[in-house]
Amino acid sequence: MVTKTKAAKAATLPLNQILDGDCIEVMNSLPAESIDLIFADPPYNLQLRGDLHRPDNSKVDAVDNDWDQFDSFKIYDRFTKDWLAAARRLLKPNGAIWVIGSYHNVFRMGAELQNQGFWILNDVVWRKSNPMPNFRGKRFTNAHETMIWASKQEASKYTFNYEALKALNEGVQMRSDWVLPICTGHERLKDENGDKAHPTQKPESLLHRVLVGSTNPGDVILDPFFGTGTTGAVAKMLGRDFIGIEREEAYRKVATKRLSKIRKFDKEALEVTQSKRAEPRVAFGVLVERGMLRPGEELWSQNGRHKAKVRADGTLIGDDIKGSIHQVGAHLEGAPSCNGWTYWQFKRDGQKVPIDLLRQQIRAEMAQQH
Amino acid sequence: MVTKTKAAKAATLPLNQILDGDCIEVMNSLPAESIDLIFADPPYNLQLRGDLHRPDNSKVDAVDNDWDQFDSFKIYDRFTKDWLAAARRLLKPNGAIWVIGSYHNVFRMGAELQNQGFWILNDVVWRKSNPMPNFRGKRFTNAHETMIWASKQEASKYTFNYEALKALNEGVQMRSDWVLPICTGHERLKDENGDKAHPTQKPESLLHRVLVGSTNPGDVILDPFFGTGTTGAVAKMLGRDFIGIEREEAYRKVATKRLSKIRKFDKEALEVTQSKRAEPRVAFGVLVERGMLRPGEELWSQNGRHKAKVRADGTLIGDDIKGSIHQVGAHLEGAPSCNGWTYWQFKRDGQKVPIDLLRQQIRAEMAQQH
DNA sequence: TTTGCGCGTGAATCTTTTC
DNA sequence: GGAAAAGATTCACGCGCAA
Repeated sequence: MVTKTKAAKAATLPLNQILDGDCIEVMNSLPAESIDLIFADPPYNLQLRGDLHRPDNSKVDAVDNDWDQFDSFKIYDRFTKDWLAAARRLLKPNGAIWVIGSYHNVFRMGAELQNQGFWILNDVVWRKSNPMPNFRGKRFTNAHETMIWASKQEASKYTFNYEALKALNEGVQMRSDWVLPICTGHERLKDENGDKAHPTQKPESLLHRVLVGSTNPGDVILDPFFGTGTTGAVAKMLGRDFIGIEREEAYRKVATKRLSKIRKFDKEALEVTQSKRAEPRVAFGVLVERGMLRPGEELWSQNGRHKAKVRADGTLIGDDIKGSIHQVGAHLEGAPSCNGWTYWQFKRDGQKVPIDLLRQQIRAEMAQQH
Repeated sequence: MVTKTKAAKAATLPLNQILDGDCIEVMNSLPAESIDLIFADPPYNLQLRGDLHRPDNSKVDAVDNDWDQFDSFKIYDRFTKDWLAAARRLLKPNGAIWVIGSYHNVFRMGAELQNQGFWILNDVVWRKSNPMPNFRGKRFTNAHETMIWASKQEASKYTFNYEALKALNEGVQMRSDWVLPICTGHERLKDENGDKAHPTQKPESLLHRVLVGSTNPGDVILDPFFGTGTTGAVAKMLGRDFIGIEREEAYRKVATKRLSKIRKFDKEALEVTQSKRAEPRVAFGVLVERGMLRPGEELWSQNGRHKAKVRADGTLIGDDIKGSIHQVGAHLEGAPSCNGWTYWQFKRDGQKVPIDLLRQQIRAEMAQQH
């Protein structure tokens, strides 16, 4: 394979720059088959109705930017089709793309990727360790976003740094679900007023894993929805070249300043990646879901004086009380608190056994995975 | 709302049966708006090939030389469109659907759900605690599947047992990512040869969470791709009615045997933690009528910063405002809304107590009368 | 200097009933 | 059917400040 020198590459490509303009037009102005990897975080087309307030009455600062508004699925689909086609033309034959989205748009992107002949390699779930809760209690906490990783075509010999990712993951093969915190604190860029500079800034840890896994040093990475430049920042740290496209002046300005401060091989993002692990917490309800205890089954207190029945939602019902294993135990003992795991016992083969034994079984299973 | 009796329901619907045949034809033979929830795990191995028609209605031959990737998408989309339309017709106005799939098919299903007017409520990731590793080291371990939960239409008042799921999850609201093991061991059904009876048998724990969360006892649940009947088994345990459709004789046989052994849990165990919304309404004025609070008595805000006087008609009067407990609270806090029941406190024996306590007393009395 | 508490906030398709 | 009122509802963190 012929590898262009850095100088030859720079002659034809505007490397390590942020290009101003509409992403489709700008992409169409770049040479075909020149890009190794594309990372794209397009508008999600959220369809928000009224305002939303937290239970403490504070107002949620929603994504209500003009750039996220589309009048119909048809118009959004047209947009998706056009930018994906432009992106595909730019990819080298062995190139690949990552797109990220939520249920509002990701199904439409995924279907269009397939329609255009991209070859899906994985869908990868970013499980947020600290998502915004569902304030009204009407749905599940929206705790993840979905990324799709696809090569340009089925025959592409795409880059996958299996061993590097395995090393990042404490020696175990990297899975399709990644637990990472959202972008907050010092990493979150602010504007002159101290407000967030961009409503949807992605964490560097996410891009770190994407770029370590699917590019090599010297590769050219294109981000057609550059925003405040997380892709460029991580690419620079990791010794990759980037091209950003962004049509909003304010975002370009923030990104330019950010990039000027980045040094290659900055280790900070990496440390975040590894230190944030989801602690395995075992809910009593899991024992019921998994059939280790059955709804209707009786539990006895350690002292043998009380009993209670298991319900389908993982609560207990006693003579005059319903609630969690801890609440019911405390109530029956007239105590301010109670550790239900050690208090309650179930019967197996005529023997009474603490339910904590079942929790230990689940924890052992979970531990096997690391 | 008119609720059909069990007998009336059974007269029109083939409850708790496995129907033989093509799922679309069978669904079209059932009465419209008769189903509360649909759970669908459609096939996505493109072996549908031999049983499907092209959009122009020509039959696809099993050894079709013209067959390519794009033909297969078209045919799969046609199939998806048809079964989803049939499913939507069957749903009651407040009904909902769950579909499950992997990146091979879930994007196409999600887009078609949106196209048909279903309203996506969440995408939920089933994170497998024990997935099959990726042996070739060329991709990420495929460690999850995606479910989409959608109501029939945007206006549907879908069922969501928020408190029950919260209880199941140790008192923290349930997230969109569920960690559950795959179906193995005794739960995994075997055929006469000791081989697995079905290639993609879903774990009962998954259906347990789906059905506890989005149905009530007595609801009718349809599974158009019944397989070995996990949906039916869990529905039966949980005191729900099911209808299964399965065209493979071998699967129907295994499922029938499986279902015959299932026992419903105790009625008591099936009652789950209820939300406050399910409680009967009590007007604040009732507390005054009953003499639990006296006209002229003072109430204090939870934060101690404000006070107001009770009036004989069950309204409050503050320094510069009169109105309901909610209106006065909201005004004093400068908030868009306020739950007066938890905001206001009254004095008894020198202690400040939330007025919600009085409401609970009344509700308890009301419950006793039934 | 350390610990703890209060406050702010994050890609959100986030209510139900009565008049 | 539309407007208004009633009433239900949050988790994980980072930061600043007080003790």
